Amino acid sequence: MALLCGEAMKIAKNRNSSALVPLPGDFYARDPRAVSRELLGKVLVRRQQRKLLTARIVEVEAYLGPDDPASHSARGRTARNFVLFGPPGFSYVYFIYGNHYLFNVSCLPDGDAGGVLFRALEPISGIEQMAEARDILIDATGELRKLTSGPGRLAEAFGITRERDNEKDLTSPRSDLIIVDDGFRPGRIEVTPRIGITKAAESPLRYIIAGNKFVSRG
DNA sequence: TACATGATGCCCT
DNA sequence: GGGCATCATGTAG
Repeated sequence: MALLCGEAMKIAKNRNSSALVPLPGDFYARDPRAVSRELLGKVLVRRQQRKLLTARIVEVEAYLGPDDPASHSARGRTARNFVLFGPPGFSYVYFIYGNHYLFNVSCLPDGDAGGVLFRALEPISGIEQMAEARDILIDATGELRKLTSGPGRLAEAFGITRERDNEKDLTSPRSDLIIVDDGFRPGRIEVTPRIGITKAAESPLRYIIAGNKFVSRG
């Protein structure tokens, strides 16, 4: 906990300085599997009024595009999934199950479809705002997992919706939603099958920081 | 225009 | 561990 507060302080202090430089487009212009692996340990940052919401990425899934039956882009470009076919580093947000927004980032060069789904984060700063957005109370024992452990949960905690955030450039310094490298490096990374899909359900394309308690399951 | 379904989470048992 | 809310989207008719 002390470590988390220290990290939050470091990031908050360095706002408007080099600590908040977003990862560049080149980072995302690669195979979603490589992007997935390297996104682990990076920090998702939302600028919200005067507040800074930050959380470490601990679980993601790769969706490979036309050759991946589970990918939204498997059957071609539509009004919903067009962002996946566009330039890398843009947010693809969609609504599912009548309740939840799921947050992805586009990968591969412009014209090639592919993406990474964000499945779980470890909150660093702006925890009160996240709890408010999730409409839950954080007591003294602090069940922080409920904030951002799960793709629908993390989107709600960060106020991510399709209307507000779809097709947003995550690589622009002017964006209110970016991903930064704060120097943290994960220990062991585990790769498992993806969660909640029926097609290509066995492919090992889910990447997690081994042992991290904010991972959504497993 | 109708209809089946889904990259989920929550509540109940 | 299972049932279910709830609706945008894609596809079929």
